[in-house]
Amino acid sequence: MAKSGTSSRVAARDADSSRSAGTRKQLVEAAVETLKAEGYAGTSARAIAERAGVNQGLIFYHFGSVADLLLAALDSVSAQRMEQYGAAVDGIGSPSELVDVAMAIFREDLDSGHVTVLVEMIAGAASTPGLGPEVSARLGPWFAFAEHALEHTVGGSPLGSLLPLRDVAYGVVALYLGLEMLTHLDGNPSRALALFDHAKSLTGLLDALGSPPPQGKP
Amino acid sequence: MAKSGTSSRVAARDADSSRSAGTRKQLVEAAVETLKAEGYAGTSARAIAERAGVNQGLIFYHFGSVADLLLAALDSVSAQRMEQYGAAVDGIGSPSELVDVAMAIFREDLDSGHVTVLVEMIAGAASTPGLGPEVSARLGPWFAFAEHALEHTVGGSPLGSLLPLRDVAYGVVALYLGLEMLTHLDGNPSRALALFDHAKSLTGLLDALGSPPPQGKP
DNA sequence: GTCTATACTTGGATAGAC
DNA sequence: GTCTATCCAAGTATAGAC
Repeated sequence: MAKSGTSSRVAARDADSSRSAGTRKQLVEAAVETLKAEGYAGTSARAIAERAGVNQGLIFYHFGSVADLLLAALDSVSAQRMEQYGAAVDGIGSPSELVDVAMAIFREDLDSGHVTVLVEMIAGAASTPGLGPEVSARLGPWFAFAEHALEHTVGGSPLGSLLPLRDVAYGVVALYLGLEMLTHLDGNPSRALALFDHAKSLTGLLDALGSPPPQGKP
Repeated sequence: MAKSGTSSRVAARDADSSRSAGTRKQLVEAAVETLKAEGYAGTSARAIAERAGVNQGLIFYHFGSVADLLLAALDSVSAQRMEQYGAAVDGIGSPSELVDVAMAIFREDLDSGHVTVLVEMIAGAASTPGLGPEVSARLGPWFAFAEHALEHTVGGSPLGSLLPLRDVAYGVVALYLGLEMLTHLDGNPSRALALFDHAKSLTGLLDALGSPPPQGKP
């Protein structure tokens, strides 16, 4: 099964045949953890390598530069998040359900620290030449997801056709990033979570408008 | 005029008599500029000193550490912004005027880069031990201003008493920071500005509710 | 092909000159 | 009191060992 091995490889340890894959994966995971814990400025080749338990030079062998490893780390968390987000958004019918799901996702992101990675990469891009466009390109899925979720929920209602959902999605992502940043700063999610609660009480009103009113009780 | 000089000082160059004040001011300004241009990770003692045209060691003499200089820089931009914000918010009567003013301020902040400083400090705080609480403490005026502006505008309306304005202010600041971050990343303010336009069209509806209808023209 | 030891650069901080 | 020359740690990157 070894796909055209040089000659004497016996069995692959992983999905990818080479040992390289294991090291790469370790480095990507360590990069994510370091970004979460130390921020962009604290995420040096040495810091990542120490966390991964490998030699620091491997970063340059496998990825060419610290920045390229960081982009691989960003790709990794984006892929993970999108998978979970996609599962969560299915089966949302009403605006207030959307807020529920958004709140649950927000809590999850805070715990996992995955959005911290995104925030640090965006803010850190200012310090590293050429990084900005790369990070920017990787934001596409986040906007697309937000727009998709909005479309799925309020697409049919008058509100949905009044406001360009693409623009609203941009604002939603911005708010999400800002809340993550502030929450992370003061280590206390209560103020951000309170906002979701208020949003829920507002969308409770929208639900009545968007869907045909339940005629059981007057 | 020399207020109690040691003996041979002729005239003070500035408001403060000592030369120290001039150097400090140069360093604070250079720190602001460097944060704007290079981001947190790029704002080293050497980078700041080069921009200020002074020796790098002066940072440690005058401020003790790079982090403390950065906090002084943050204080400086906060003071400037609050002054301008305070002037702008007076004379706002309706919600749509508030959006107008917010949009104008946002444009100004983008051009001047003053909010970039704040964003970089918040994101960078993760990398420097002890910086988080200091930055957090300096966010107070921003929240207070946002709350004040909301209070001033929708405080009397039913919407104002429905939602805790303190929480809403938190969200407004978060959105503002997120928009700044995204706009700075892709160098194009159009998507953020479009949001303000949409907000304006929505507040146009609110105006009718909040204020007694103008009875001049039917 | 994979990894380690080493080279060189930049960064924070201070001892001592003025 | 103000500033500069210098030190050492930490950073990126690569030449060469395995």
